[in-house]
Amino acid sequence: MEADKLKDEIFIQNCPIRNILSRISDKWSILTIFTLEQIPVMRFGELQRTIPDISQKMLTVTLRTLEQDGIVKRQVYAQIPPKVEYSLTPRGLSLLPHLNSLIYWAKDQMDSIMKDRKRNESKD
Amino acid sequence: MEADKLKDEIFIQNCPIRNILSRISDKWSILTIFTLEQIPVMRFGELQRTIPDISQKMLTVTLRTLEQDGIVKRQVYAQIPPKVEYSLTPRGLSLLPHLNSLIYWAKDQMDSIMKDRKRNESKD
DNA sequence: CAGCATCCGTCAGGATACTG
DNA sequence: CAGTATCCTGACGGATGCTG
Repeated sequence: MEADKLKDEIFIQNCPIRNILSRISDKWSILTIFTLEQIPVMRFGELQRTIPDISQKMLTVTLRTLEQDGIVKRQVYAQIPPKVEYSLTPRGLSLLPHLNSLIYWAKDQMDSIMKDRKRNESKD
Repeated sequence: MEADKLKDEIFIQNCPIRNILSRISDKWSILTIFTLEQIPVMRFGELQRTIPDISQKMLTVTLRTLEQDGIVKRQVYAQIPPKVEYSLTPRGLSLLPHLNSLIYWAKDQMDSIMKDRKRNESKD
């Protein structure tokens, strides 16, 4: 097991693992990746309409970040009006199972977590 | 497959799944959980020393949040000076494999992601 | 030792307006 | 259509001081 090595790395300030995690575990990133899993190729406006409460700015920022990290592919068609299509890259696809296992864990635990929260509220 | 149902749920505003994800995928939460995996029982000061750049305030807030969600257990010993021990609950332990698979994915992709970022920088 | 309370700076991120 | 640019506000989170 290389857990000890990982242990060393992850506690470094500006640790690249933490950096990457923070970018994919971001609120909008998860939702964007999840959306592109459901509909593999989407245009900008389509994404914005599908993710109800995302602002245009945050969708742009999120897509740019995911593109920089090679998780999302941006396909531009040189035409008027412009057409840009987004999809997951192979790396993005390889991320899906891990992200999904986390999402399904959250879904499974959801009800009992909510109960625990309420219990703690009334405890005070 | 219940993917369609999940699809509906996750796009709701204030979706509980998203809420839970945002709390566990938080920068300090991941690090705290990961630390408690390495050393299963730790005192407050011990945690603070192990996670190098966490402030006292953020460690407190993070531990309280994780406690509310039943991921971390807080054991108080009624003595002077105070002694408080933190550990993962069964739910916290059940979260570990999913979190770890994400961490290891990030570790595997780290090098090539960093290269992709630099490539995009020079592209502009 | 293990916090809580307070103050305060920074910046994520929303709203709005404009463009190729 | 798919953005960019600008302004602005509130929340995150650090620093400091105090307490059981």
